[in-house]
Amino acid sequence: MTDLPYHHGKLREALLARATEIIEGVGVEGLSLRQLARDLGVSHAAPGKHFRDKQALLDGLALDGFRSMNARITAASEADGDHRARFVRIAQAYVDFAVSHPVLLTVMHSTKHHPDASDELRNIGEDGIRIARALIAEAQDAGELASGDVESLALVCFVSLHGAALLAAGNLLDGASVDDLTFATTELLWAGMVAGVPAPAETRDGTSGRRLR
Amino acid sequence: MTDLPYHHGKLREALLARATEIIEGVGVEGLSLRQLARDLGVSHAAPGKHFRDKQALLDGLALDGFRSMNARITAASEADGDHRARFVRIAQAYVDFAVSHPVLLTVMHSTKHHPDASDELRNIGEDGIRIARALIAEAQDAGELASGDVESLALVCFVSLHGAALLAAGNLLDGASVDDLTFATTELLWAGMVAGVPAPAETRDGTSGRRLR
DNA sequence: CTGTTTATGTAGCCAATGGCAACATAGTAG
DNA sequence: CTACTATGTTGCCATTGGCTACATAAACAG
Repeated sequence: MTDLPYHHGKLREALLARATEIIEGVGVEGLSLRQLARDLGVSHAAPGKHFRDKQALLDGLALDGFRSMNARITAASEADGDHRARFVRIAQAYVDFAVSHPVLLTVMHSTKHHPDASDELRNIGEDGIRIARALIAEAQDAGELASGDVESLALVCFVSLHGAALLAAGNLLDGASVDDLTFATTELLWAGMVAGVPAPAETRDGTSGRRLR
Repeated sequence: MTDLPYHHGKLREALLARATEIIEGVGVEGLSLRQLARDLGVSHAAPGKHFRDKQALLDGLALDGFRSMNARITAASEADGDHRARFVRIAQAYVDFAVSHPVLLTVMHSTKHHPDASDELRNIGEDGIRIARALIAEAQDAGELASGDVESLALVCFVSLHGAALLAAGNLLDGASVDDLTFATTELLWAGMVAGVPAPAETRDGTSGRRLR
């Protein structure tokens, strides 16, 4: 029985690590600061020294989550292959992350826009779309994709894959395999970008025919 | 001061109504059964007679939410116009609902797959995709869309719009207008379906080139 | 109408939680 | 050595969800 030192030393990291385990196991609502403290053999108020309140802890988790996710996506975007292959790989990286850390993902997104989130937290979610934007612009320049509003296309791709990731993470695709869905989604998006969207004048959708931006 | 009757009479509905207000105001975590009871001038244990626990109340909210959302989507799918116009309108109906009831939407989806949700709750989320499936099949038969796996295409469309709806609901589209995003998404998806996806043999994505189903 | 059963609401209790303040200990800098 | 600060502890509090026992009303059976 080596008696524990008065100071834990790495409480902050330990809290984040243990909290990550817990939320993936029992969900955010099952996360208790006091239980967390007990798990780490520390007094119930100790977490308060590192995270002012529960939300601050969740913010910390979200930040770590974004860092880790962005690293994976960036790595995927830098692999070799043609534009389309990289597009698919980026999508897979995103969806894989979502499936591996479903609860974390919801924490990340529910946290990102609450009033007093840190600047870093508010900006770090944009990496994914930046990467998509760059890739699409490149592919357009290479003549592989029809020309079109890069900003809008990147946003649409991001949003679509986000949906796939969330549904996959939430286990809402009863039969379908996640990989198949991811692939089908990239396939359809890419096909749309290859074909290009109809010129604004031709759109006849019953609405005002407005364009993005 | 008419003194209140011992029996509220419509407590269940009142609880759901008030709970809906509350979650949209302060989020799910700000929802307290006891506060709810106080708001309705009823004892703290009264809600327990209608909802065995908090989760049951959330399930109730989710069910109502799906009913209301499906009604809107169905109405949109039955409006007149060509296939494409109806596709856009369905998407708009979904996204509009999401933006109007952002928190409810998360409750709906986080609730849908927990172990002991009712059968009705587990199935009611599928209406959207059923409608998409029907519309796409129709448009394919009419020769408006290239042929392709309806099941897969419908799922991809559903998933993409779900992503748009969630990001819109979460207020994560910093600059972009929700309507513009919705329209751009339907535009790109439709363009992809008009063009059709490449035949399986041609796919060269660096992965195994598998198909859905 | 009367007595019984069932639905609905109340009151009191409990353990657990998040948060706060007062205190203790240990590194660190002067 | 002495302050100072960071980190951890203890004790306290109001609030919460949930449970049980009880009260009242409504529905129903004879």
